[in-house]
Amino acid sequence: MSVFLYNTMSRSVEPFKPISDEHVTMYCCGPTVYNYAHIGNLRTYIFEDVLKRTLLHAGYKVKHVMNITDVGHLTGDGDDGEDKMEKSARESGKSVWDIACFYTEAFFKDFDALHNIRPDIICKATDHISDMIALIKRLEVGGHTYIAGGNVYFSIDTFPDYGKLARLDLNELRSGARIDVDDNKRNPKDFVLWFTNSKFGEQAMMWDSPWGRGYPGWHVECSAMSMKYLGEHFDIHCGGIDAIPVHHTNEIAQSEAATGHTWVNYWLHGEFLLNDTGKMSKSSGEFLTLPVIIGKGYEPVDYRYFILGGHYRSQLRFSWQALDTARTSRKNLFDRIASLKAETAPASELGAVASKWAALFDEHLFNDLNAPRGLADLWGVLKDDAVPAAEKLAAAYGMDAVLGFGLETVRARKQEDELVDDPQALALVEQRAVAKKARDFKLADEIRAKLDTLGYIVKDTPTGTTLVKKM
RNA sequence: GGUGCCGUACCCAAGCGGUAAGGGACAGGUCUGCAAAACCUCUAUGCAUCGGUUCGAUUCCGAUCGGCACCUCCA
Repeated sequence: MSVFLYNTMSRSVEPFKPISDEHVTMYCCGPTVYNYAHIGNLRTYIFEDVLKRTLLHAGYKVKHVMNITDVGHLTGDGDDGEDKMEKSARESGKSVWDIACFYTEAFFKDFDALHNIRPDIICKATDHISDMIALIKRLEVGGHTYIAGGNVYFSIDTFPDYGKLARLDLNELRSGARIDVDDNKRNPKDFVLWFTNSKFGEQAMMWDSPWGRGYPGWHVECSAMSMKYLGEHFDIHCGGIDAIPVHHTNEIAQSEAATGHTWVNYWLHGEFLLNDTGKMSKSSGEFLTLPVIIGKGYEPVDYRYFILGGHYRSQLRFSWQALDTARTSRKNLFDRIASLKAETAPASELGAVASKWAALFDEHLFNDLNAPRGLADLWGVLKDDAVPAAEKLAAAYGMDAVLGFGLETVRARKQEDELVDDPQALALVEQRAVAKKARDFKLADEIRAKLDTLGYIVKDTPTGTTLVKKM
């Protein structure tokens, strides 16, 4: 069965066909490590992870590359913005290198906690300056650059297809009111490839180059690194939807101007996570990070479940109520898995009915990553009486390879009880059993209340009383 | 000014031409001294409004109303 993906370039769902039979080549824009990632940023990485897992599930080998932007990402367009890394360093009194290191570590802590599979190659911009310089030289030889005010610019007028991804109408843009006027630029949409001077003074990060000592522009890093690791023509490039009009548009211009041919076949973009006021950002509203959510008693997978409940190409509005719902659902899901595990081992093969569910799941995920449908299929097989327990478990594990909840690591239910080894609590359970037998329900209820304050929930089942630790 | 998206039950959210997935919540049931837990069952003749196309529209087209994002650093 083939995989279908929505390609931003064509604005339509297309059958996915990789360039090489060997493996799928995929590049994802990574974080700029000047601050913590908020949960909206994290949504995009979950989407990319589901994409990667779906391709793996479909039988492809995937070569996944992600960058770490630790230099060159400005706070503003043109050559008048301050470097985000430098700004953060100045404000915190640390070195830019320390800042990058600290936030990179924090980023991957979140990344891993959400069960995202790590990219095969993680590349830092500062380790690839020579590759960027080589690319800029190539553009220079091709006549796509000019120097003004000490900086090297890319001239978009030398690239006729400029703006094709975003379907920009350059005439409209030129007359628009929101374009900064920059006297150095021949065209307002031209952008810097290499900076040698900044009005914010000396940068800590500077390298020698044919154009003088300086540092690279933001867009050039992704072009240089992706081509280094994936070749000059690769399959998939993803990122957030906001990257379409500027970052990815400029990447395409540089890359295709340099090579003279198509650079990427499929462009996939994740939609935004919104909050009450609109777009989630670092400057407005509560700055929500994964640690904040964990601090309020949620598991990282609760957030993953919440995200998978919506389609990656739809805006999703975050609310605590929605996260509560996701957490309850996820707990219920894990409870079912725990019960099944206590009962049986996963089947080695699926019967006809379970196979039908598995096929349905594949069909939905292979159709532009319909994770909400996939989730419904997971519930479907778990609730289908026609499917034996062992097959339910096996089918659930199969689907989880894509959904990534980590169902195989869920503890079997019976082991829950064994966790309680508090002698005081166990003694109280004994006392309550005696009281119940004597029909002294008042005492029994008092003991139950006491256990509650100790942090245990009493469950009376047909086979006896058990204790469960409160979550 | 330009570009794109969305309005589906109490909430979240799929479906996008053939008669409404799933989850949560609520309610009922089994069990139980009661409760919790668990399990089962149930919840939209209707998908913002009004027109149009069609044998047939939530799905296509047009208009209207109401949200949102992007064109500026942003995932």
